[in-house]
Amino acid sequence: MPELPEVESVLQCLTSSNPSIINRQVQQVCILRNSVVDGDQQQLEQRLTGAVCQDVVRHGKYLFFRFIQPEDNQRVVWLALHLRMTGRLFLLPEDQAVIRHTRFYFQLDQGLVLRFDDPRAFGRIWLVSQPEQVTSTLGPDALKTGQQQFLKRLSATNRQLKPLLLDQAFLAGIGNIYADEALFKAGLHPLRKSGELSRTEMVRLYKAVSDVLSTAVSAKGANIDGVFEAGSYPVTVYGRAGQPCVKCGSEIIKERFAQRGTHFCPCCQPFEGSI
DNA sequence: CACTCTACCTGTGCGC
DNA sequence: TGCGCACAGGTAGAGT
Repeated sequence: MPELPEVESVLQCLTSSNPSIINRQVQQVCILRNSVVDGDQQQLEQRLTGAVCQDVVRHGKYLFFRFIQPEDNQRVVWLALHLRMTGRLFLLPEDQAVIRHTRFYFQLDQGLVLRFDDPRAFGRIWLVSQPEQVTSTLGPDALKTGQQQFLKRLSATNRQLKPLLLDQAFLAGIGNIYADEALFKAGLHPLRKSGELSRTEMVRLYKAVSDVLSTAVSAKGANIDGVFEAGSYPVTVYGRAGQPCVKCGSEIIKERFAQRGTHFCPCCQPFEGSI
């Protein structure tokens, strides 16, 4: 499931590789499944046709494409995108515009297409006037949060750690995989309460979140049996129920906490936390 | 406020 | 072989 590192990888692919989406002009917008557009589809098609992509930014798991419309007095419009669970985005030669699960594609100049594939069809695009329209409801980006800010936000609540890490209003970008990975790395049980952590444990959680995410970004995402082919970040607990813990050899447990499959080591992440 | 449940989707993998 | 079904999960929104 695309989380912050996977979305960052998509951003780098679109903007830093050759070819790049920067300065490409949209010649045609093709929506193959109407539900992929949130809001007015006609307006989206109208505003983006002829528009030139100037920049792409990321906040948490969201991507924002900055377009200007040369035919309309350089008017700026932002396209917001969320990949949700199975969405994937590619910049490709135009002869690869559509495959089985393509939900939309943009015909671009220079013989390119921007193609969005999404088997489960949860992913969405919509227009915003500013990214802040979306990001104002989110917490700070998980990779751009300093220790002091993290500790301040953490100690302002008293919530179970697993649902807290998944809450995009607390910290933007962490999903089920990296929540489990970070809690394992920090040696904290998923149901420990944020308000009951010692300062040492809070610092450990901050370092674990930062380390897991930045390492995964360098690896271009997680490497999970058959789910992604792109990334090479080696998971330690996620999807490893029944297998030995990489630290102590105990059996990794999977339980359902807060309606999410949660993987942890009962030995390295005891509920009665150590100080 | 903290937490739970459901809807949205469809491919996968299991048991029978 | 094939059928039915639980399951996976990010987010929004309603409910406890």
